[in-house]
Parts: sequence; C-alpha cells; structure tokens
Amino acid sequence: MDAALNNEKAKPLNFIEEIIDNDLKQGKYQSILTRFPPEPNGYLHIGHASSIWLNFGVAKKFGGKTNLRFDDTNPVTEETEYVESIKADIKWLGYSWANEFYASDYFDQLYNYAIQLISQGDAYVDDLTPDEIAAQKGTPTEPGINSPFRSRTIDENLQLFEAMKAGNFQEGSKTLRAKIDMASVNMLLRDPILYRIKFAHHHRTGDTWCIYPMYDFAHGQSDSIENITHSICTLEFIPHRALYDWCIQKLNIYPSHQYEFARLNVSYTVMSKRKLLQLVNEKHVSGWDDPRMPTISGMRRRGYTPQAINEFCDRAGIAKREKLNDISLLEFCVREELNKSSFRRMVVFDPVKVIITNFNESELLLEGENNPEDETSGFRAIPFSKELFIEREDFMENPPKKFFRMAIGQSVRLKSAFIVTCTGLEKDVNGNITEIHCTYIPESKSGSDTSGMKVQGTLHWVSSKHAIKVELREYERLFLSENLATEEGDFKEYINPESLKIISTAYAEPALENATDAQRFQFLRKGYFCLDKDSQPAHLVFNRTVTLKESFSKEVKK
RNA sequence: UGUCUGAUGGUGUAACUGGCAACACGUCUGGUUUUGGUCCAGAAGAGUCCAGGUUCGAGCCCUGGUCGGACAACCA
Repeated sequence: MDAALNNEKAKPLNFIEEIIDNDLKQGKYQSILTRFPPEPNGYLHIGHASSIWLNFGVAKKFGGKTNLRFDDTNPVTEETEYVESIKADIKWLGYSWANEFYASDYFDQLYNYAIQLISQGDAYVDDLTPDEIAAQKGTPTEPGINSPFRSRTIDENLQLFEAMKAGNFQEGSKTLRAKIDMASVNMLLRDPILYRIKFAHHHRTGDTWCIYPMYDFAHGQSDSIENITHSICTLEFIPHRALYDWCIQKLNIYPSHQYEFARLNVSYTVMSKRKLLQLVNEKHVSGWDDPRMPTISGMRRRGYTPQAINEFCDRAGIAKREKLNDISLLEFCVREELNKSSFRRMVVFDPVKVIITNFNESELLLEGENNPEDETSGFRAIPFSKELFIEREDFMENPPKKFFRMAIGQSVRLKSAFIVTCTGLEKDVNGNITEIHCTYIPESKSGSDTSGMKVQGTLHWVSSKHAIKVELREYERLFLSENLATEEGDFKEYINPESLKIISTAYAEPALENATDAQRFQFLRKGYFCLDKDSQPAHLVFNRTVTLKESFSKEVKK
C-alpha cells in the first residue's frame, strides 16, 4: 500500500485531479467534497467501480470526503434491495462514505425550491400531455414552440402546483416546467419538466408524495445542499450541465460544479443496467451475482478481489474520450494479485490413471509449499501412493517435438513428488487409454533430489484413493463480440453459448477439503479458483476466476 | 444545414503546459524455474485524424475540414 502511494506521487494527475489540484491551490476551496450518486434500480458493475474509485479516491487523495447519495427520485424503478446491495458493494470495494444521503431526504426542500422558481416566474404548470410536449419540443435542428399554458400567472401556477402536490390531478395530466427557452439549441433547456405526478409508493417516503422531482431538478440541488464541491459524472450529462447551472443560479444556492468523464467499458461485456437486468430477467445468467456478470457481486463471486478491481480502475485511468478497455488488463490485475496471495493446490480435471509399478508402500506423505511467492505461507501434506491420476491431456502416445509432458520412455517430474518414467500403457477394447505405467526414481524426491536427473516437464497429480471429488465451474467471456456497442441487432445474439463449462467431478488433493470461501487458490497449471456459495460440505464447488497465462497452447496453434 | 464533445502504437493512459512521443496491458525473442505460471532481459509496433498557418521549433497555439459520440424519456 505504501509503495502504491509512493507510485501515485510520481504518477501524473488525471484531468479531474488536475482541476481539483488547481482549485485547491488557488484557494477556491479549503477542502473538497465529492459524492457517489447511484440510483437504487440495479446492481453496481465494474463501470460503477471506476466511478467509485474516482470519487472516493480523488477525495481521499486531496484530503476531502465523499458522500453516498442515492438518487431516488423515480419510485417506480427503485427498491430497497438495491440500496442494500449497493452499500455492501461499496464497502466491499474498501470505501467508506462520510454521509449516507438520499435525494428523497430533500423532497421538502426541493418542493420549496420549486415554489421559489414559480414565484420568480421561472416555472409554470403545464397541462400538456406527454405526447403534446414531445410534439412541441422541436428537434435538435428545429426550435420548439411555447406551450399555451406557459403564460399562466404566478398565482395560478402556485395554486395548481399545490393542487398537484395534494393529489388533485391524474398522473400525466400536469407537470411543472421550467420557463427557459423553447428555441434553445440545447434541447434540455426547452422548458424542461421539473416535477411530474406519480401515484407510486416510494421506498423511503412511502405515499407522502405524489409528485416527484426529475433528475435535473434534484441532482444539482442535492449537490448544493450538501455543499459538494466537485460533482463528477459521465459524459452523457454534458448537455445537462447548462440546466444544472441554471437551477443553481436561479435559486441562488451554493454553486456546486459538474465535471464529466468517460464511462468505463470493458471488451466482451455489456455495462448498461438495462441490458444486465435483461440478462437476469430472461435467465441468460443465474442472477445479478452470476460469476459471468460484470457486476461487483458477480465478480466477487467469481473470485475477483477488491484490490484487483481497484488496481484495474487505476490502470485504466480516466479521460474524456469514449473508450473500450481491454478485458485482458482486468485479468492481468487479478492474476498479479492472486499469484502473490493464493495457495497452490493440485486438482485433476480430466483424470487418467497412472500406476507407479515400483512403488509398493501403501502411502507416503509429501510436503508441498502453499505458495512459492510467499515464504511465510508454509506447507501442506500431500499423500502419494501407487495409483495416481494425472490430466488426460498431459499424456500423448505420439507426442510432437516440444511436448514436455508424459510419453512412453519420457521422464517428467510430478510436482512436489518424484521424477517418474513412463514405461507403458493399457487400453480398453475401444482403444481408450485406461492405465499408464510408470516407475519412480526414489532419490528424486522433491527437496532432497540426489538423482541428478534433469526433466523438462512438471505435472500436477493426485493420489486416486486420497482424492476428494469436487465440482468445477469454468467461465469464459459472456459475449463473443469484443465491442457490443458497434454490433448490429440484439446484443443477446452475441451471447457466448459456452460461457459456462461445468466439470461435475474433478479430483482434488485432500488439503482442499477444508477450503473456506475467504480463500483463493491456484490450481496448479490450471488457473485461480475460489469456493462458490453453492458448495455443500460433501460437495465443494469451485469457480474459476481466471486461467493462468498460457503460452503452450499458443505454441500448439502455430 | 444545428449545438455540444472528442480524436496519440492493437488497447488504455502520459508527455514538466511549445523543445526531437513515454508508461502499462497485449504481442514476439531469449534466460531462469519442480507450475509451458511467476521472475529477469530484450524486441517489434504510433510520428500524434487531415490540410494549411504562427514559430528557430507544434501532439500541445490559430484557421478550415474529416471522422466518432451525445442531444427531441413525465429515466437517471
């Protein structure tokens, strides 16, 4: 951590940090306050992690604070379940907020702001229907036209707005609109709707209100009420900034400022909450926390660590241009961490029997280091016996040139055990290999090898009678297209049909029996795995977080 | 025919604010290795969207284009 901080000092500031740095140096602020403003209508994903990393990270870096504020102005899509998951995810990522607020905390204040605007002649109640408003809005190249209700008197507007609040009108029959400019080149300034009628139960305010403020009438004011200094959001809000500033200026309240950065995208996946919800609802995945999902909860279940995710956000960086981050950077970040921290274990995915013909003891207990990258990690016992399993793909009858694995007449090292020489094999009537015969070199025992032999390959293995059966779930990318944004048609057409491969019975060394879900493992030569929540004491299930880097398969493809 | 916004190796970020384009991922070589992992050493790969201009000097400034994205939800 300290090293990371030192690195950060040397690192150039991103453009947001530069703005803040300047504001602080010029004395514009004594300290800064940011906010992370999720809408509780879905689960957080890796894109949110980037925003969290930025908002919380930048505040911490400059000695400021960050509020968590739920943007809950639309009761029909928002739920408490989402509030809870969002809070859990932020905490899990390692951040803590100075205050927990809700836009709905400010409904009274916002209502008063609306009254103020009406009183100033800056807002009016409109009777137009949604269709009519849309029709009069104009287009980006054509100006809109004024509503016939635009010139109502202040008193009439005040009365009508109060009646709206009292529930005297039907949903959709009236709105409160800002009186700005129907000819503005910025569509958002063409008398935007400030309040609409919704007879919906709100997750926090219940049925107290039947009118709810729109985003544009809630966000900037909420920032202002909290004295947020730097309100950081994504690029699509750039046109909203004019309205954000207009509200603050007309209301003459604390001037928070909005800054925009490009949202994070990752190749081979989707990031929109709408699409993720669709994947969940249509059962393309098992839920929001399906390990293939780019959600924080999905990644957590898959075995990603908060450190790896934050590291990824840090390396991906922040800019104003739209971008597509390579998923291989994310994978690099997990491997980097897991390589240093995870215990090594041996698991045979697709077994073939190996008989050590010259081993006649019942068993031998060997020692294997838990993690060669960490000297303090200790050792675990590994039983060795006459009958072993190795990976079927680690043996070839007619091996090609650079096959450093088992083949007749060839010697290989069994990891943490002995060097063995393959002497022959047996097949069934169909020609399938049923048994491989080897002799072992007793003097070649790991750690005390006096054999003087040199071998090219080392294999993982497991003693058949000691092995425990486990279920493995191997995940591939959820989509076949690198960039879904540029694809034609329904994004679901690009779902990878083989994104989940289940190996219902794999054979693991007994040390894995007491695995806990807090642990991460490297299954030797296979990848990083973690215990899944579907595990039962007698039926352990492991999720593959990511494979190891593999250069041999590339070699084969040549 | 609009407004806003952006454009630097395959990808993502830099470039001390005008001084011969750097870092990371990825790719490829070679070495070490009881994981074809890690680690170590090295290489290839952009001349900065285009055309002009200012300047001794431009990725950074100016002008004009080109291309991409956003903008017409009672969503956020």
